Amino acid sequence: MSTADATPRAKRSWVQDPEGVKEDILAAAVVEFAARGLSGARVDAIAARTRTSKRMIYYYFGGKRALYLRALEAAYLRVRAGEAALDLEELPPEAALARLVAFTFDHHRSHPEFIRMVMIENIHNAENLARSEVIAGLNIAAIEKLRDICARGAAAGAFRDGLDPVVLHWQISAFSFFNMSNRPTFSSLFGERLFTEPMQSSLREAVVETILAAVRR
Amino acid sequence: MSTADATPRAKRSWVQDPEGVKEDILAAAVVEFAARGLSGARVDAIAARTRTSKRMIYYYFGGKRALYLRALEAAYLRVRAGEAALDLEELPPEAALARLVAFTFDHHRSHPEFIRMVMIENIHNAENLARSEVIAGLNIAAIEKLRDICARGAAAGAFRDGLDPVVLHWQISAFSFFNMSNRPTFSSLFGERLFTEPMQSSLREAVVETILAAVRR
Amino acid sequence: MSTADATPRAKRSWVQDPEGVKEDILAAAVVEFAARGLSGARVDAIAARTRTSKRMIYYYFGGKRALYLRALEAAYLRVRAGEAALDLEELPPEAALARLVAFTFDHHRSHPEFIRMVMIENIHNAENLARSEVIAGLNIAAIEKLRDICARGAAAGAFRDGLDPVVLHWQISAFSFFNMSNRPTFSSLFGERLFTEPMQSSLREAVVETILAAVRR
Amino acid sequence: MSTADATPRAKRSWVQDPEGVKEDILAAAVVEFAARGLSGARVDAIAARTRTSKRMIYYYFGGKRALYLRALEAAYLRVRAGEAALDLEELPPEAALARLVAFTFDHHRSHPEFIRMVMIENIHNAENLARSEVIAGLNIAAIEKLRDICARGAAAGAFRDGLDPVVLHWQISAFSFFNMSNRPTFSSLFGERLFTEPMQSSLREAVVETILAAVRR
DNA sequence: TATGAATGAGGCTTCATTCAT
DNA sequence: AATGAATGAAGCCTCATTCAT
Repeated sequence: MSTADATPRAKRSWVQDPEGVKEDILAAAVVEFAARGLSGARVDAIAARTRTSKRMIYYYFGGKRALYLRALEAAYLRVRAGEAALDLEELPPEAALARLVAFTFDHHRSHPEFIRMVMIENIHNAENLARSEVIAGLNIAAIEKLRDICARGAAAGAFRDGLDPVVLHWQISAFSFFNMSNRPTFSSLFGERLFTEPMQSSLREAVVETILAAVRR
Repeated sequence: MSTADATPRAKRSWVQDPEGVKEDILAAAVVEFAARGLSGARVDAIAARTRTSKRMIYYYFGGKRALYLRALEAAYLRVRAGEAALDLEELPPEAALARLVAFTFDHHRSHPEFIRMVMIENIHNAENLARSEVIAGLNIAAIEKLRDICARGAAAGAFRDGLDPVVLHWQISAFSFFNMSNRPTFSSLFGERLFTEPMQSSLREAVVETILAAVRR
Repeated sequence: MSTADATPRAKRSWVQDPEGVKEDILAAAVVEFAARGLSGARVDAIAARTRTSKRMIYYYFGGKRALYLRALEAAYLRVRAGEAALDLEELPPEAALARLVAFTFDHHRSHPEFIRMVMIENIHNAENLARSEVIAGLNIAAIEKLRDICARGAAAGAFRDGLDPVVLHWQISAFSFFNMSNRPTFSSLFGERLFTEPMQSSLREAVVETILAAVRR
Repeated sequence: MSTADATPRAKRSWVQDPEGVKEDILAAAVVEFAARGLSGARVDAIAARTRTSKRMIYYYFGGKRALYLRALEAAYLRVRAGEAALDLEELPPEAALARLVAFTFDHHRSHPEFIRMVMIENIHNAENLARSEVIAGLNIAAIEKLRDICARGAAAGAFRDGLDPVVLHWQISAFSFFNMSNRPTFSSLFGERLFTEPMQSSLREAVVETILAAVRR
């Protein structure tokens, strides 16, 4: 809440704060789009999650589609920002990779709305992602981090030579993403067991082990 | 064509073939739902892919939601039917597992509409899947197949004891599913390179190796 | 009214009469578009002039713009149909031309909604007219009629040689059209006098005389 | 530019010049209204053609409708001002009339936005024109000019007695106005031929001849 | 004198579904 | 078993205008 006004949701209580309004709308949009997809989301529903009116969505974002794109970007930005904090350069390569994998696994778990936005974008064949000028740059950093670890590992004789950081990223993502994206169908078919806390811990360990085994000489 | 009528696509040429009409609608529905999702799919668009009219969708299936459920079931049935042909019992456990993993990887690749239906169902939190009485049974067989391989492998001293076939299924699926489901965003961000034929072959080998490494004693 | 039903405007009283519904909508559309222009017309207002609902406009015509085009075509068709009845071939050329001019002047006067549709279309730079495949053919007949009169007049020695029927049409139309199209501003500036019945009669005579004077040898 | 500010188009470069702002808005309004009509014009579009903001339109003119009225007046004022320069008193009546007709024909051709404003006003039944206190006076002068020519012509025995200057104005206007107002539909139906430069010259001559023939004794 | 931010009302269109035979 | 016609509800978006400084 931007004010300590005694009357919550008071009309015009936060007027003249364009940035605040925009952020408010964007947050609501991420929630609604993540919950219902691009076609399933309702502009009215987004507005209802907002402290402003539907009209402002058009005023600031232009339309549903444009808002979706901004929401997608926001989801990516938020997630990649969280990844930046990892200090891996200090660690020896194997420990660095282990830490990165475990972190990625957990990071996906704690950002379900990002997972859902990516799922939705995949349903739409990444047409919107391709149109975004913001996102492209974000993902290069993720690969560079891996490339550095691989190089250090190879130099130290711990890792195989010629590892492809994109393949490695694909492998780590496959586990981490699938764990979240397919949980509904998986647990519907095979029970919730794999998604209890102990099993998730054990899965994370297994994933770390699997990835490490894949890079060792 | 379901009739031997001399005039192809003649109006009413296949009247009086209820099963044919239903199958025609179902096939169109799978295509449309897979392409656009549950909310994105249009009943009109499904009808347009059909040799009948929109009215028949309601006549035979009752409504959009019910049709979606039937389309989801159809997608599962078609895919699981393809899996049944695999004869793994004759092979030694390690070879059996290798073959199963490679097959699963390829099988996912050749059934993109199944992948998309599952993605869509996950977006909808598997609410429809849970409602289906048809699908549950199908997946137990998949697990049983793995359980048998694990048991034979453990008995032969090749595999570790206490392997969890559901975890194994989770791992195999993660690679095979993610490879298809996230291809649009992944290639939008990192290029199409991983999805060329040679790279896909090499990924499949890596996946087989990874899974085998994970089960070996 | 299409029925003698005791309850006028009864719901569904004329159901299952697609042609009737279409004509009803089209008639309402001509009235509304002629009254308010393309942007000024309201789909709701058209629907209100109808015995059906707004929804049917989209069912049968697709949208506002498409309906406008059909209304424009309808206006042209109705007017040109009225012109066809004139039998000019039997009359000597001068009398034929006199009759055609007088008729045209009056015909414009009795079809104000046609005048307004053409005015509106001119405001829109005839973009919709150009798109119509129906209208083009209608106007050739009007020119041919004039061409025949000119030829007969020239042969008889009554008219000048080399008269251009399109120019003649332009002159006749200028008077007849302007008389209707600019009546509001003209009478606002110079009074209603010219639009009283006697003055209109006298104007018509003057126009006939003017055109005849222009073609005489 | 209305200021000598060194930075052209600099923000706020002409602040404190209310008259300049108003003229800027008015010019933009004429363009937009002439192009799209009263309902079709967008206040936003007018603002976009302006060096100020939409807000100023309301600040200086009150609203869309009031601005339209001012734009209509501006169009009339500009056109009538151009006519005042004609010195006809020195010429003998026939030459004066010939010159007036030819000038009117050309004058209409060179003021398309005036033509369009009048067309639009006619679509709106001259409701706004009637409300204007500015325009009425302008047109009396036009009639007086004709009345003088008629009187001189009659006195000289060249023209018929009792000519009605309003009718004469109506005839001259019909040709000159129709030539511009209906060009889009006319050329869409009959080709652009009549609107080429040579044909327009020849039409102008024909119009002069026609009018002169109509007034001669 | 000037202005960026905000908005209620209403516009056009689409959707899944039912009616009536 | 089959179907053309019809529709209420709701969706997205645009418009001229006012607020608050």
